[in-house]
Amino acid sequence: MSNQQINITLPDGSVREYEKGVSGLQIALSISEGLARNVLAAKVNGEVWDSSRPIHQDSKVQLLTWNDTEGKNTFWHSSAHLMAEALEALYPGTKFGIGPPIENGFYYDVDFGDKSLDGSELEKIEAKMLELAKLKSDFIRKEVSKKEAVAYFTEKNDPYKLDLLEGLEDGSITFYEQGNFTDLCRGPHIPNTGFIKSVKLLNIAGAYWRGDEKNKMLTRLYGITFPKAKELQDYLFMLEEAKKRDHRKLGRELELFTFSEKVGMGLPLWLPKGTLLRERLVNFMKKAQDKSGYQQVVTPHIGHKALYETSGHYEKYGKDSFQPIHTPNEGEEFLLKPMNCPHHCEIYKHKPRSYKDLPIRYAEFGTVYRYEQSGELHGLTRVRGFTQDDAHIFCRPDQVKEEFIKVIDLVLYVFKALGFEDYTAQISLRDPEKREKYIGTDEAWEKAESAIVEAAAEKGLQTVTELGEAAFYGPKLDFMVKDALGRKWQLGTIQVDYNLPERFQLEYIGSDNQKHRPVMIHRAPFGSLERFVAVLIEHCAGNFPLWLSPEQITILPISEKFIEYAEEVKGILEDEDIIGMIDNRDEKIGRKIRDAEVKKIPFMLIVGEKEQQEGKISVRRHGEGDLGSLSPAEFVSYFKKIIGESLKN
RNA sequence: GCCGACGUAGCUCAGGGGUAGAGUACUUCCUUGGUAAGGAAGGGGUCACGGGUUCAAUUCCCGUCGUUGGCUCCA
Repeated sequence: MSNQQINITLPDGSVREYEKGVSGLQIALSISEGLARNVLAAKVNGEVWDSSRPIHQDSKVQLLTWNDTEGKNTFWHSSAHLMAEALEALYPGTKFGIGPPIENGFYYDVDFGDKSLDGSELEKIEAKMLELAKLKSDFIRKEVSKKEAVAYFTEKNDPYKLDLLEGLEDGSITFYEQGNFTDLCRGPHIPNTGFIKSVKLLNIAGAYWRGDEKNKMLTRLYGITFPKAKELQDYLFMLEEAKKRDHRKLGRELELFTFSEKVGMGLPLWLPKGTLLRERLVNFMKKAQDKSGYQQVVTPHIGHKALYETSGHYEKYGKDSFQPIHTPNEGEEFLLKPMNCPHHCEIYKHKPRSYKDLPIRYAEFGTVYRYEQSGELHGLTRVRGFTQDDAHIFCRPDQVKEEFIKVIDLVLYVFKALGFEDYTAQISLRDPEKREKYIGTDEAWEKAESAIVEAAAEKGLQTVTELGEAAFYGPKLDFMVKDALGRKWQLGTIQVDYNLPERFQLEYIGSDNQKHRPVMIHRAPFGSLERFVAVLIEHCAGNFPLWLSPEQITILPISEKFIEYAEEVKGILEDEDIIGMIDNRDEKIGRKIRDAEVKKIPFMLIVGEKEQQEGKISVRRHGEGDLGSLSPAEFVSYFKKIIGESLKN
């Protein structure tokens, strides 16, 4: 028995023979020492294990390192334990909630009793963590009975762990121990604390035990760790960079938008430059939509309460919305529109439709108002009044796939023109176990779901499919973009809807002369202009693509003697729709250049005696410097060429 | 909505129980300059708002509003 061999299949498909009881780490060692040094955990038949845990059967094994998400998660989870160990050492009696890894790092919810922690103590904890990490304590897995586990945490007087234990079954309970710290934990963990080379505790926040505000508020400590000091530096640099790009900061500095307490929280005021940017985006989208067969419509900002009773929104969201507006005499109730689709349904209904009319695509830059919870408001990304680049496609069931493909094309065109190169699509399907949760027939769902999957595949989208993430009214496809700093944002969305056509009794006459129900597709490539502008600002750090830039050029006369010539140049450029101002302040050219650079104006056009005599302008590009001199006509064509490149389909 | 932190000039921030200060921006004057900050003078604040404590509050306490970090929610 002792010499029994097992077959281990590695991710590349190769099969190797090992002695029964071999661990992930031993497998790594057999491949290379370098790999062994970097192995954080092992994925055994789809389950992440400690790299030291013996494998007893033929298995598929993937060795996880820092380059794997699961490897990182294991690393950060172990880091949470290390932080807990440090906290217990520094503040004896601390009680522990949960300490999971998150997208960037980890947190631990802890109860310090009466003590409150202030920010200055974070460094002390970091230092303790590094000190403990140097001990290279092994993470030791122990299987314990529920009784033992309860006894341990009763003794330790930790109510949270006891609460967690209540939900666990005897026989599946494990402890992990490193150094002097023992935690209830499913694992897995990295081999020892020595892997953790750098630590940064990022912030402290309150969080209710189990996320329930009836429970006690615990202190949540967020941190991040890395296997190399350099990576921490890079991460901190990225955080700094993100701070510099914060759209709230740039929005103020570049005079794009503002907020006013008097107007109300979450209600953005667009300044002239921001409005110009917005209008460019709108015109860009209108043009693209015109080409794709959309028709623009306009609907009012309010709608009768009955409209939302029909749509079902009143029942579902009415209580949490802005309250209805009452007419003084008739006592009728109107709601600020939270969505455009009910209005669009009524447009569809204004006359009988034939199958030959479909698809009908109604587009509207519709401003909607939603009562978002006050704590959730954030710059332009989460507001109470915003404009969607909304459209609703009414089509026959057999047209869903084709319409999806068309919308995907549109979204990809938009992404390309705006410089979002890294994106994925999430397909949200229904939970096949809980079909009763969803409206619409099985047949319709199956058809729509496969239409989405096929459309995404045909367009070669990189997709993730989530079961159970569909809305109750239909499946959807959401686009997630990664910005220049690698942060993920959800932008465009395409959703199939079976609910509203039903509720509004939408119909068309089919070729069989019978009434049929159309399918509705909601779609918004930007999502909302507000949110999109916010993401765009952070993505390009305020250096907008030339075609969008609210101030494309600035003309800088060397001295006031050349203002007249500057005016002349400005006139020529304005005729070509190139927008900008003359900096006619009584300042030196160096100063004017600096100010224009700070304002991120793409082109500075310098005019002095030389330029005036030659009928030229000296062109300086933001962030690049002097490009030499051109005639205004040459500049116009150069300028238009740049714009043409980014907008070509 | 809940918990914590914060709120001083347009912006970034210092200060602190005796009614405020810097840098920058702004205005005026000098300077007429060649690719990232020329010089001088000046104006500007109910220290978020409302109460309380105090001889005296911008400062301490409470409340409100707003911002912010989280939690929860998101058609």
